Amino acid sequence: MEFIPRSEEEMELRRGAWTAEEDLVLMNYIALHGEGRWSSLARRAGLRRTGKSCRLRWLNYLRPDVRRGNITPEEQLLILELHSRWGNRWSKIAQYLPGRTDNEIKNYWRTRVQKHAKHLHCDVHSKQFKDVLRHLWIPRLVERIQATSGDSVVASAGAEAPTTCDGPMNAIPELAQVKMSPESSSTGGWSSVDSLG
DNA sequence: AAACGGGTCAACCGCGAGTTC
DNA sequence: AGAACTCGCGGTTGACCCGTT
Repeated sequence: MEFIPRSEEEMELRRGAWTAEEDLVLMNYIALHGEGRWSSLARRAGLRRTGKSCRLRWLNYLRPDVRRGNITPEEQLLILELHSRWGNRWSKIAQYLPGRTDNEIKNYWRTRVQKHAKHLHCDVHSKQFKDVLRHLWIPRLVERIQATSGDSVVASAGAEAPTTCDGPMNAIPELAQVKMSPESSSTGGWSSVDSLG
């Protein structure tokens, strides 16, 4: 079932929010032909969208394994740790959070983390803010994780490859050091940290 | 009930890297 | 070799939602 655009109108590209019908067309096409080669996929599927738009819609929304909303404390901890290591390498960070997209992680960082940096009147890249993360935010997250799952988190400090689905904390062996460092006991004083979840 | 403001998130844009011809 | 095309990434925007006044 191939769609060859004939008129100017048919070739005009759509933009903005995707409709349920468009989603269905894209999902059906990918189910039959697989993903990739997005520009020709868009044409052949009969979608008046750019290949870019189709790729984004599939990766961030329609993919069967995509998870949205409710970023867990474990995932937050992992994001903070990985971001401190790699900076704004969202797609790389996303590789360690199965089902999460780079877009969602980026949004989380901008709406939650940057917001708190702003409230503290410092830059997210400043030493001051990094200290706050290490000494306040991360210990709070660790406490929350331990409170909800006993000590299993700390005990899980084994090495696992990225994309493991047993929980994101398994992905980075060194994370155990962050979680278990003596200095990580809470010093309190930054009450807004509690609202980050 | 309406207006307003802030937060969230889906989607677009620009650019650089990689690939194909 | 290099032009044209495609893909993927990170930054940004804008629409929508929800709480507050």
